[in-house]
Amino acid sequence: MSVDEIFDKLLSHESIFKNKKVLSHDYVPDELPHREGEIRKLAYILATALRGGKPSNVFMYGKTGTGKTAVARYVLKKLTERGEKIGLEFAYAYVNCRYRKTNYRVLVKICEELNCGNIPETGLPADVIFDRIIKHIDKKERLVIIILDELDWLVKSSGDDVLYQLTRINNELENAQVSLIGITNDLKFREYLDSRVLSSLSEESIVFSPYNAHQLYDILKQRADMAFKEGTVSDEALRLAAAIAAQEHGDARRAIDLLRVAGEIAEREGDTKLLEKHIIKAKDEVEKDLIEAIVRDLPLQEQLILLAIVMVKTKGNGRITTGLVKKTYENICAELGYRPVTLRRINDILSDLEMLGIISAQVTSLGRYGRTKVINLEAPLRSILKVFERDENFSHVLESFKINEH
DNA sequence: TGTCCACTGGAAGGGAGGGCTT
DNA sequence: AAGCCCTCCCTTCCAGTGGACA
Repeated sequence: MSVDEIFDKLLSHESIFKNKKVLSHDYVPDELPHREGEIRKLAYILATALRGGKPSNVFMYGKTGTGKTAVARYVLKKLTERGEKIGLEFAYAYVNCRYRKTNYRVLVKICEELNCGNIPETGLPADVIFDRIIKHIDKKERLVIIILDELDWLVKSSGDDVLYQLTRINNELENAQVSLIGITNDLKFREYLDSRVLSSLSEESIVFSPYNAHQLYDILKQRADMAFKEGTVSDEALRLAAAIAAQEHGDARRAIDLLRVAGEIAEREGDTKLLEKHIIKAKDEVEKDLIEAIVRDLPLQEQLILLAIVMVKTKGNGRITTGLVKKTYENICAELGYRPVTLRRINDILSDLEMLGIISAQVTSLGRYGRTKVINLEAPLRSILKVFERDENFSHVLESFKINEH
């Protein structure tokens, strides 16, 4: 099909989308089905703010896609609206710590969100930024709510220094007040925190349980009605998407992704209705894209280690151990002319890959034969290989070691 | 029952990339 | 330009360890 034909085909059909934005990650709908309880709880906690008080800090737990972020954004939106009516000002800063794993970067993001002016990604001392934030916040009498999403990533990689500072920020403020909302999907996360931080941060806590298939269906139905033109989405497709997402830990975000991608596929194929087959295709595509993007963006050394794991898995029989990976990795480095990193570093890289969900690893004792990590590849081999095959160097290595999919 | 393997993972620090202030 | 401070990726050093085997 030529490019012109592709365009012609697309234009000859009317789009099935009415408002695609509704299916994007940062869209917050006017109603959040099946989260009424959580919304109410958070509203109670934050309501103090309307009387000029400082709401307690809140900790929200729950797996990904259980509506934590959405609930927070929703309640804050309402709070802001109500505040405006009665002449109270609220400001809030949303920081996703998954992408900002250092204390400094989190502070920079808070600055950005609160419009404290431009701050470079590196260079300034952390306490300077902190002072700047304090000064900026304290200019007016107001409540500032700082939302720290996926907090576990920050604490695991950089400790809880910033959290400690933030929990004590109110001591330094004269006019303004700060409340914190910490969001995490790691339920065991509390163990990593200093007890002072923990007690201050979890004055209140809200637990989010995963959605089941029925609830996911309701959510999808709501979004589909807004996103697609009437009658263009089959009910079976929605139920299938809900069932798939329910299997994957009740992740609503994944369910919505599925719906969006399925819509795009249907459109691409010139279909006028979104059907189950599109959802099935979308499932593969969403998974593939996710893994491929992660693997592609990995730093060089992490890619090399992953390549080694993949090779041990395809070639070898039985378990993948750190020692085995190290040997293979060193061979690859020799082949490509890179200087290999040390064992200690390999260990950290393995932990990184585990955090990303590409592998899982368990420290196992083999008795006489020592103690090692036993590694499992969690991501589909095909997706990883696809990325490597596209790279000239890596595909060369794959070939010279005679690795292929089968 | 103790030994000892093959690691694990904490601590400290370095150096290349950057940017700030003076 | 000097003197700090930041990040990221990495090194060196090292104490600690679960359990098969002698």
